[in-house]
Amino acid sequence: MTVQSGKVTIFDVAQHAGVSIKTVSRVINREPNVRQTTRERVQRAVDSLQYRPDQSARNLASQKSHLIALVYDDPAAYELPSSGYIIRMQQGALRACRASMKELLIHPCDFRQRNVASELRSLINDTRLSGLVLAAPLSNMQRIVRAVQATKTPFVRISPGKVVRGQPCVVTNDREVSSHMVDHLVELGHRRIAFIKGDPTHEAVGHRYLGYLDGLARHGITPDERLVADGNNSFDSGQRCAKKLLNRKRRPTAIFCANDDMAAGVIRTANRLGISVPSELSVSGFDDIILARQLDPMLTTIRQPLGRMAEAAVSMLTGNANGERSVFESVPGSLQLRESTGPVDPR
Amino acid sequence: MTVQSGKVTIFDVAQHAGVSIKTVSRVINREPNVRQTTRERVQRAVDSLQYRPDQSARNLASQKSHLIALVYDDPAAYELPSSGYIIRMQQGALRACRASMKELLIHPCDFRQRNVASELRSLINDTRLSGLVLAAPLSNMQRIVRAVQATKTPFVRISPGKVVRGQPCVVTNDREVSSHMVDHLVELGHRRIAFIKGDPTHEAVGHRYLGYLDGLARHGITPDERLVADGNNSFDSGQRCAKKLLNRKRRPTAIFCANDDMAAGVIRTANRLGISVPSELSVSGFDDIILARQLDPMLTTIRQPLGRMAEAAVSMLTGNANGERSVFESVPGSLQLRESTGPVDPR
DNA sequence: AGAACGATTGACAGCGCTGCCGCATCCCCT
DNA sequence: AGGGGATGCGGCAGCGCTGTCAATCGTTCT
Repeated sequence: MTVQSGKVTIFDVAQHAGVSIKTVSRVINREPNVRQTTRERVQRAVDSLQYRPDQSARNLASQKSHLIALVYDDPAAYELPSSGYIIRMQQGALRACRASMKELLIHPCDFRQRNVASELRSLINDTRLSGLVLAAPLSNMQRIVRAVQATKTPFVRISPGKVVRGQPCVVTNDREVSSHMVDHLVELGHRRIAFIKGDPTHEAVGHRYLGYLDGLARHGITPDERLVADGNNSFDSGQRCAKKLLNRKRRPTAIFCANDDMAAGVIRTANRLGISVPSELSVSGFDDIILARQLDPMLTTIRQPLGRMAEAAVSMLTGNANGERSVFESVPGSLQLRESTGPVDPR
Repeated sequence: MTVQSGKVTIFDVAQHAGVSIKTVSRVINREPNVRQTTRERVQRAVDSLQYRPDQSARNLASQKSHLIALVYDDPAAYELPSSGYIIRMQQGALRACRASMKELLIHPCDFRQRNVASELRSLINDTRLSGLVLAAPLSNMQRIVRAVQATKTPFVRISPGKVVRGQPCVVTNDREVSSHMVDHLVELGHRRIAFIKGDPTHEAVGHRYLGYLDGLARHGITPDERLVADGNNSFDSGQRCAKKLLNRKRRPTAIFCANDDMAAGVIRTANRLGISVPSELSVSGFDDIILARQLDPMLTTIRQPLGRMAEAAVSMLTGNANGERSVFESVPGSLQLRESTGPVDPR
């Protein structure tokens, strides 16, 4: 363990390595045109002195910050249960920030407010962000995306509804993996599989519906629009849609929900109606929020790789070790088979 | 709306106000020894130019950052459902930071790791924090508190187990409000009221047990240690304790849990045992996590003012408008009466 | 061999702000 | 009236780093 007395400056490193402070700066910033041997020598000095560049000084001198902002819609503002969603993204973003010596600024905001766009504008102005990650559903809102774009600040969208050229983004394979959920249900013997759609403004969620259709098609099942209900991502809407679907004379044997909150609402409603899950009704969700494992029965769902998506998003902003930046990443989701889906009721 | 062209520096403000740049600096930093009239004149210039001091420059010149770190145990690391807890604290902390022109650095960490202390040490060294907020349960861990204290960085603990002189902290009235929950239960006719204790390392949670005893005493009920179970804050431990308590011949008519997760476990277990809540068993929790409103029945619980606690903590670090810093704040919690408690079974 | 050119490195002037010090003033007391 | 100590303000030298530009070195080309 090295003694950590006083601050080590770039000057100390330069002396130790026998080069100018500018050269050290070049190495730190991975600039080109430094001889390999020099680079290594400097790196050794950095390591042995445990040198950590002073962010404030870098920011001041370079006239830009090393801050990455993670902007997300704030569920606590109106009490949605998706805080796990945010935590996971924060974690991923934090991982990537540490890897590239950036700092993470979290910026929750309420997308229903009219002035979100100007709020972001001043965030960018005040802090001279070096990059911004826009999480869904904000990443789908034209007004907001355009406001950010107008500032020329590099940004990456997470789960944008539409992939647009020149707008870097990271997505998950919502559609494909949703169709796999249908596969799973069909394997259990289900044919009358209902679907509860999510909030139409959250376009990525729309892909899940398409995946549902894909899955049905793959198994030669004709879609029945009476088995499709319109939710809005909330627990309450899950309850509402479940009532509607379950009160039909020929009710579905399985309900696939576009997100877990709605699936929770469905399970609650089924319980209240005395319909047993999964023996009489299979229910599945999407997201794998923490609640999913706390439901009784535990929810079969699809895990979104939120952490890795956020991590990828930040990396796209900072560039990888070679300074390359991709403009599109797709991180696959995965089925989490649990208790809420089961073989179709033999009755 | 003023045009936001280019950056406004302290120099511009000084010119506009007809004073030296140093005087502007004094006003910005709320330093004393500036005539009131001068202060106002400068303030007007600041406002009209929409001047925002450059944080990096301030940090560099003053050799300290304007960063406040919020350090919390990271539930996502091992999948606890308390992410709502964190989100609310983040929000509160963010509010206070904005009010005092600070920036918030979030730092999740896993308290079970041996090296948390050194992790915090390097966090402090690397970023030159101006202050640190330590959330429970980290705020209760001697090893960690001492490590932070050794760095001389100002810090505030949230919900520390013990209040220690010279260690600023913010608490909620756990004990008092817990006794009110007992009042509520007694009013509903309960006398055999059980209690499930929380994790012993989380000392604030211990106060809830004392409050439970206070409440019993107030109503002349003799505590029965067979009605007290030892949980560890987890959902599973709630299930375990519930089984134990409910399998007694004279089972309790109400169970008060030291946190919501355990209460959720109790409700789940009651459901499985065919015991109806609240008609046969009242259940109450503590925290008011988001899950509380999603349980069926919705959980009667106590809402911890986490947001306001975190806000208070940050304010204690930054000082209020007059530069005063308190060293102790108590923010009251409040009963949330919902569906899981009801009149005692007349049977 | 000499010119031309890219690769590599260093010198130096700030980035926008604060800390320290010095110079006026002003007030109160003897 | 004069000394001593607040009070109010400005000047100046950096904080630790990066951008710019110029200097040096090594190679390739004619």
